[in-house]
Amino acid sequence: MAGIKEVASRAGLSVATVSRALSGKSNVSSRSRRLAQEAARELGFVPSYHASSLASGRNHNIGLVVPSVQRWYFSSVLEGVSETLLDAGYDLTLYNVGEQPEHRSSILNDFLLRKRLDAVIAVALVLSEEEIGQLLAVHRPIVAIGGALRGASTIRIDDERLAMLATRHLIGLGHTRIAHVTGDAALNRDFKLPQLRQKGFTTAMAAAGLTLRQEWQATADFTIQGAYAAGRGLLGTSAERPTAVFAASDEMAVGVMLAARDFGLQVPQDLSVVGIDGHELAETFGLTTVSQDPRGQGRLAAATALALLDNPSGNPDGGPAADGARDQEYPTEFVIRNSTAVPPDTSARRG
Amino acid sequence: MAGIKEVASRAGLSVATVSRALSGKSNVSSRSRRLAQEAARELGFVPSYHASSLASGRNHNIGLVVPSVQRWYFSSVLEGVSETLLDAGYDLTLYNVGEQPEHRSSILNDFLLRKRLDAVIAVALVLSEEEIGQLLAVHRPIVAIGGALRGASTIRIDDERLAMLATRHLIGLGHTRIAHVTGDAALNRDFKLPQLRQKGFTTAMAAAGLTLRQEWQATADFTIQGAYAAGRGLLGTSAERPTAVFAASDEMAVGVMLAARDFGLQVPQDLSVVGIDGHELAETFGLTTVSQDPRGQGRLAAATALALLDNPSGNPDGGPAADGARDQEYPTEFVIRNSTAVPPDTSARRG
DNA sequence: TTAATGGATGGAAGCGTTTTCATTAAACGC
DNA sequence: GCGTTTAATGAAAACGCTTCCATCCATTAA
Repeated sequence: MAGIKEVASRAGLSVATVSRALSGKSNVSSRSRRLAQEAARELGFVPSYHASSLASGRNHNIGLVVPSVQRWYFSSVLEGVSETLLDAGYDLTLYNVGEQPEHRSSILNDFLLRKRLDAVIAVALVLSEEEIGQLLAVHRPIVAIGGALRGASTIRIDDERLAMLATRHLIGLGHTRIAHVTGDAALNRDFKLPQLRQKGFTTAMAAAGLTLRQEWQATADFTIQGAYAAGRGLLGTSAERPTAVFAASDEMAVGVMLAARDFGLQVPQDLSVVGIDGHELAETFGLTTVSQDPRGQGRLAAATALALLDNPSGNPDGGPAADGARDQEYPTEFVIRNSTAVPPDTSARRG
Repeated sequence: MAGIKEVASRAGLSVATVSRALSGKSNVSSRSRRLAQEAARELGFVPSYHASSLASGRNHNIGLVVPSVQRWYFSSVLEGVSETLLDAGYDLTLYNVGEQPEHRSSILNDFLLRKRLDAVIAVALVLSEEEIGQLLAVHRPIVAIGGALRGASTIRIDDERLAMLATRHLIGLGHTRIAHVTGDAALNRDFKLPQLRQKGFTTAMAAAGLTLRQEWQATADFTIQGAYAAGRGLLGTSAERPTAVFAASDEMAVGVMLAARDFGLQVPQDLSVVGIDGHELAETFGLTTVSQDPRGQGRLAAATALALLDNPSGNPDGGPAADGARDQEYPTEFVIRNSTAVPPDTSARRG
């Protein structure tokens, strides 16, 4: 319950000096600083952040907007952001948009505008121009991860290119009958990521002169269980089977691998599977994948936001952008494990 | 940028009346209310929550402390809490304790004390008496989920009883060689849940006069991949194999099922597997489990916290506890699917 | 008609900090 | 030794709301 006044009187100093001493400002004698700190400790003084924020305009609070908190990518980003903010002494206010559209609009219209946030980190948020306008209207740094946002600093991976990479890997091994598991309609409404990866797939296939078969384009909800069902549909057919599957996420790739086992298909002998993500499961199941590091992306996003706060102009040391918005591509790594191999019967069919 | 003053002058009202009008208080004529709302809308006025909180003492902000954000249980709880708070117009400040002990202590010592939170929801937090003291020192409602906390309202499931239930189910089917996969040392340090479930298992085994074999007590980190490795150790042995496995979580149960497949063991013909949780994967893989609903628990926890704010005494309508701390057991459901069956060769061995 | 009641209103006093500004004391250069 | 920086300090003014309190006016009761 002790306020800064009590601390001041106990330390025999003025309120102003105590405030300066405790917040590490200059122009305080070491003796006063010690006195203030001792008194504060003895009284168990913790500054009221409301009063502090009101007076100083700094909130020590950053907002994170995520579409979901269950999916691996998002919870990993969240973890990275949380870690960095905790270290910096910042609070993290979480807005989980979820499925309900009214949550979405109330977050954008009310919550984000309440001047409680120093900055906003938006993960994979697809916004209309109007919504972007609302967001920018708060005049706070905005950092976007996994999807560019006009006017915001962006941290991203090149989903399309990575999808091409993964697909080319299969093509390079000699596969021609390649299936793709992408996000389903519900997901694609809100994220462009599945479409980007699908586009990369399509482009790579076209470049290799391979035909896309409609029946080999499956959709699922980016979960193991969803892709397992999709995989059963894809592989359980009596018609011709694909010899390789490119799944738009590692979890979905694992789902496909599990479905394959159900039909007695060996991976990679009978079926090659490749994913994208770098999920922990990928290592366990020997999945070839393009590994990204969402936790690291989260850390970088938080660090970027913090840097923008220190330096609102956004030009720390002669960086490229003058308006504070910069675009960073986060490094990824193609990890070849043993879920991909040359197609079965290559010699018999081709030789 | 508009403040309440601008709104007041535009509406031709006093600041006081505008404040009352916009926050839905009584003693405002409908005309003044309309005038205030119109002016506010026209100016795009959003109240500063710092000023508001400072003046009123209400923060509209609830803190959630979780040990991790990656595990299914925690992210599900988080989702439920977030949902309910969003509907109530409350902000959610997330503290992800994670692995680092210094984060743990800074959360308890600094973050939670900054008077920014109206209430705290703690998930599966094991605290020392001293730490509990610190928490209670904030004099805010505290709600605990998944682990009791002295002095806090608690929402929990009876992990020990549920584990007994699951084990008894296997015993009832005729199994005698039952293995258990529990949490590993690192996890058990911070959570008592694995131990509780293990204890339920042990008790049920003892009650049935069955011996516990040390080599059939495996540990993993509550992930699919961890339990997969543990399962390979458990089942890949040349020594006698268990005929049933009780895994302390559904994800671990799935890991064990996957390991079983590697050795050509059919579930449930060769091996019965039972879990606890009600994870989405359980349905896909036909896993018998005790289903809890962490999302619902999260919703309930948030609702409980909000109720305590409206009624600090904690006696909404003659409830049991007088000090505001009540203990609610959340309902669970035993779901029998097809991962459990009578042990193999029962007739041959026993008949 | 007068007194009493009660709803609507505005002025102003907080809420607990930070920060500006003026002041004082000390250190410095010449 | 004197004027001039410079560091340290405290008084007081924000910060932008909420809410207490006093006031006013329109009712209703007596």
